[in-house]
Amino acid sequence: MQLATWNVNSLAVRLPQVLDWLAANPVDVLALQETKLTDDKFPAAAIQAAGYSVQWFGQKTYNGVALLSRTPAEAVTKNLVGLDDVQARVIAGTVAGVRVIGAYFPNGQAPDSDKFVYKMRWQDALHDWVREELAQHPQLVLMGDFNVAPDDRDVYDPIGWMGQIHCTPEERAQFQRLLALGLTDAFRLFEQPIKSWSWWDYRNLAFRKNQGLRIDHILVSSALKPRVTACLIDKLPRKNERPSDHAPVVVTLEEV
DNA sequence: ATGACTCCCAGTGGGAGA
Repeated sequence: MQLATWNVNSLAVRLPQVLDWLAANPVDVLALQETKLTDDKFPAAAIQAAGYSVQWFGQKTYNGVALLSRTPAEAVTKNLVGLDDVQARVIAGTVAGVRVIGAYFPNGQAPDSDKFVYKMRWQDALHDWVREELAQHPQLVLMGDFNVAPDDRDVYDPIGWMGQIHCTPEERAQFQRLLALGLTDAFRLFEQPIKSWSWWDYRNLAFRKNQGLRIDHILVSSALKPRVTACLIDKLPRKNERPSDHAPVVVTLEEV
């Protein structure tokens, strides 16, 4: 079983690339972030024609998430329980016995901004909700755009980014709190190339210079951890014409 | 370096993203 996450930065623009990627990478589950589409505009028919069942939850201009799966997701929920939030950032469903949560964490903008306060509140609510979900679903995957670089090795310039958004001690502590629920960063279960990023700024030739951050993650529960056989970032779509600024992350689970 | 690019809604600019 393979699961993937990809921040597509507008599904209206990126739909052809998503379909191309799925044709080449027929994963069982794909979580999308930043669809930026209201629900009435979601391209469900094109995705279904590609052989995927799909659930979606969006809004205009910002945010928006979707969950694609080979077999229909069950018990689908949208947004965080326990947080009164107008922003469409979370979608969850059960696929082949695995509880899958796709999440688009708030950016936070700057550590001294109101948006950072929101980011912290949002992560508090996510933490508490994931704890409840784990109690009900021991086999759980939490994946998406976390907007957090967990460690200095996840940052191309750790000195320059020190204390900046995505790299503050507060954000990193929130990431560790999620791990403390019994989740594991699947990417770090394996030896990985140094300078592995999942996002590169559109500006300043950042991709060509491989200046990026690893902020898209797949966390697996302790019950699933023994089944993880691989986790990788697929840089190929970042080389496309009009790419998303993020690359997909893929995890492979051994069949039981 | 308060930049750079891309997307969106708007409307010939500006906010947000990261």
